Amino acid sequence: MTMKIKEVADIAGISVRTLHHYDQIGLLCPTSTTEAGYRLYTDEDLEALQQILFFKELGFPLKKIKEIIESPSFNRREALELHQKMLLEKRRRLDQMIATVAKTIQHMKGDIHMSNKEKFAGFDFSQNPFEQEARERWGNEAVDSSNVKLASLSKDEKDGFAEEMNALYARLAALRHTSPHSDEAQAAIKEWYVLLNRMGNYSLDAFKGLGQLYISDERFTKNIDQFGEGLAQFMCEAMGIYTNNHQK
Amino acid sequence: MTMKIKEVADIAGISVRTLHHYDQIGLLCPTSTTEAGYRLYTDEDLEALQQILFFKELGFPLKKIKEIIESPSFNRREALELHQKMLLEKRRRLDQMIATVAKTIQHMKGDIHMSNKEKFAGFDFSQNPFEQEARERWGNEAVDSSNVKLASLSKDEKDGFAEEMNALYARLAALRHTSPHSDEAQAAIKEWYVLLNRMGNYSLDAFKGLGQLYISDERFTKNIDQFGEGLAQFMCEAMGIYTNNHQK
DNA sequence: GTTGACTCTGCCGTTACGTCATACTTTATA
DNA sequence: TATAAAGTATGACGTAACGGCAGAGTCAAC
Repeated sequence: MTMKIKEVADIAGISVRTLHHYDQIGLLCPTSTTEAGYRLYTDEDLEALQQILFFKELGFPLKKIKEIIESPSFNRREALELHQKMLLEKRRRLDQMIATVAKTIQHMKGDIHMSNKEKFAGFDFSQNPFEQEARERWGNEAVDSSNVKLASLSKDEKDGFAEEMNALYARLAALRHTSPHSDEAQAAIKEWYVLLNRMGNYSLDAFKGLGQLYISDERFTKNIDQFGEGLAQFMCEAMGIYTNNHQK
Repeated sequence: MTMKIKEVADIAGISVRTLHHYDQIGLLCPTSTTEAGYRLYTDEDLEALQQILFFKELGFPLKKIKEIIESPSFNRREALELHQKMLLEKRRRLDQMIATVAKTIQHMKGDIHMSNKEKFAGFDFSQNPFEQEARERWGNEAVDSSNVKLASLSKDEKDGFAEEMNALYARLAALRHTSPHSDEAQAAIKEWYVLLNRMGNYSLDAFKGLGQLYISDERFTKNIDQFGEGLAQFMCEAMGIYTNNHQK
């Protein structure tokens, strides 16, 4: 019926110290104690704890949680709405930071290690601010092996690839006002996939993700659209279609 | 040439106390002091302060800033990249909170909880009355491949998407009284487009059409407006604007 | 010489616990 | 049953980045 502190802590996945703390600030005081002073928690206490942990997960400070728990008349909805506003504001600031950091990194990276042709082709993940995301989504190995393979190429080889890519860009650009579903478009995009896989390791998912980078990272967009406005968008769609058709 | 503390504080837009603190922890010690012990800052000190404030804006802790400032050999880029990773992780957690808060608010409002089925209704064409229309407008392949992709998602994956969608809904809801043309709104709607494209594949036309569904099919409207009245309308507009801006 | 603005050095408070340190109680083992 | 091991209690310090206050000294102007 009653549980000792460690038992509760283990069930809730928190530390004993945390329960001590909650007792100390009066947030969750155990219903009873033994003569020796051991805290004894009931099932009700456990329920209250769940409530507390729920609000904690939402990022509420313990003081507010105490208010909410203690007075049932407290307007919870209003509190939640206010809280949400704060969270959104926080996110905005975070976004700002992330953008600035990305810009700074980009600035520091500069144009050091890529030739113009390579940059133009725009496939080196180490050059783009979404590298982290790419790594998270598709795994480090895929990204690394792509970059590694790239680094091991001779300059001539690199330029050769860049040329092939540019040619393919031009062909795709010519199709960009037609349907990305068409056999012709899909054939061209297949060549694109094959070409990329001669340089790195692209799973179908990674391929599709790369396509989305073409529209979500404006540097890609800008580079690609030099071959024709809307090409990035078109390629993204075609790559998505290709992936869906071949996956399964 | 040299400035007293308040002068510096006013220029930098920080408090005197903060400068005291920076001196205390050795982050920014003024070059000289008067006999009476007054701190005297030089222009160089001011420059250093700018650096400090820059990194502070990025969310770096003062300790790290001290390391970075003190040792010029310190690998700043690595530090920035690591920092960015942390920020991204932080943002993910924040998004989770936002999504959960939004869900809780809806729950308290007494709104019927949107089931996963409903959430994905707009993306699963076989579930909605516009499938026929969708097929005509965007072709069989698009509709089929989208449906297949959706069906192949595991429950966890669906839940993951649902969370992301909730957070994004909440963010968009916060903007719904501003202009759908704004950079922020368009950035958010772009995220919406990218998110949708991770689930299925949407041409820009399909995206725009989906937006119109949000207001023409009241089931969508009702569901979406749970995040805030007028959200469906706002999203529809923003999606239309996005499409027009990117099509060409 | 006095007033007011400015500056100095502490020191306490903030958040949500983590991490000892020391001492006591209960449980398990030999 | 004696003892070791595990669990528990209280108390206190540390954390990050200052805000705010107190008491005291300094500087410039009127």
